Amino acid sequence: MREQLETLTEGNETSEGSGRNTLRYIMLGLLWARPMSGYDIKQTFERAIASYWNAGNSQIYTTLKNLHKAGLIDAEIIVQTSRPNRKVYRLTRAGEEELSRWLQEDVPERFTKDEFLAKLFFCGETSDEVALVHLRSHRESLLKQLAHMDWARREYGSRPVRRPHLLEYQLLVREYKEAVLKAGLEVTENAIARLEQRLNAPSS
Amino acid sequence: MREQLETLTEGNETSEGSGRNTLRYIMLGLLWARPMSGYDIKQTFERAIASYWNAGNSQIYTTLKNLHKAGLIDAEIIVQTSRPNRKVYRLTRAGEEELSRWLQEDVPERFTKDEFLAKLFFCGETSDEVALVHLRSHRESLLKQLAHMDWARREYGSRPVRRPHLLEYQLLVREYKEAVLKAGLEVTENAIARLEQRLNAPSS
DNA sequence: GATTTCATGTAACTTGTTACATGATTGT
DNA sequence: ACAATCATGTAACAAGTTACATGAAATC
Repeated sequence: MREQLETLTEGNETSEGSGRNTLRYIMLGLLWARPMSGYDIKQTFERAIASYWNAGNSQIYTTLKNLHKAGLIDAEIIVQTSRPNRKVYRLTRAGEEELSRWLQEDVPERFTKDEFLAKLFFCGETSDEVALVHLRSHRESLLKQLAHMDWARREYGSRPVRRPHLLEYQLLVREYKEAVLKAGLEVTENAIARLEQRLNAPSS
Repeated sequence: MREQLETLTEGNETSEGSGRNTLRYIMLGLLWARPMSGYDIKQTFERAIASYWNAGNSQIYTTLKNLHKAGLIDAEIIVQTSRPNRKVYRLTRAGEEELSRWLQEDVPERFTKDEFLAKLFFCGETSDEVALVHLRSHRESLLKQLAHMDWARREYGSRPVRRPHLLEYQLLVREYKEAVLKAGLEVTENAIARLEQRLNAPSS
């Protein structure tokens, strides 16, 4: 049914096997904007991206090595005296092309995973009290995420930008995420209120 | 604050290493409600859970084997003549206890991953036209998910239920998911409108 | 004196995805 | 004839997580 084209003509330097490699492309996207070290990348994740994608240091550093091996980024060691040396990476021409290809590629419809909803789904199998605990701590989590977005906006959102066109879409993503968090918060708060009323009411 | 009871008396048959094992618990939760085969479980995912958690057949069948080996579920083969035989699993006492433990356990704050937002974030590095394509197909995807929820509600939402208490939380999860999808849809549609206007307008 | 920040990584493991494999029956 | 439904799996690989390791400088 499905022909085996991938084994034929391609020299496959990029080793595009299966898998989506989203992290690789995010990192290429970040390095396109400016050269960075693994440490810088991790920080950018925390500041701006963590709410819809994140990666640990280990993944970041191994991915940087892979990208380098694949010829998509160049490395340069910045010697520092009173700090550990930095390894700063920048996109190569091939890297730019890969990134541009990915940006134009369709996003497949993929499910998101949400452990909170998964657990809530089964809360009928335990008690309302347990459900209430989960809902309350989820509310705290949502509020914390919203506060973090506010903080990031104040701290990093309004300073002069190298590439103003980038900012527009970054703001859109923020707007999206914020709307989604607020919608979730509203449902959560309503559910908490209902449960509290039921648990406090002199039961029938 | 939180005592470390788990390290004391437990002989840890369940081999709780690292990892969250969310899929295992979801499957325990499903089997608590009624005995099911791997096939049934897959269908339940598609119908009711896929929008915030999903798993392929391969993962489902291997997880069933693991749960069985761990003594959390029992297996029974139902011989069928005009169909392949079914292997129906049901929770053991140990399985019920595991599930109950998980339900009471806190949900850690974990990031969600969203490839659409990740790509959108970098759309300033390509053209508005490309971004518009992504936004439009995301809109279609959201509408499809909302339509699927409607379909599931009509098809499976209103028939008599074995355990009515379960339903309440399942409806809450649905309400949550629906609110979140709608909030995303609104932002998406606004962004599409803005972009369309800009691209059609005789530029300044 | 303790903690945080800067800075880079390795090893071991778990989880998730894709592709492949099989095969009868029922509906269009 | 063709596709879909029922039904269960294996193998190979990619991606993600946790734990561990190091070590100087700055801040509290």
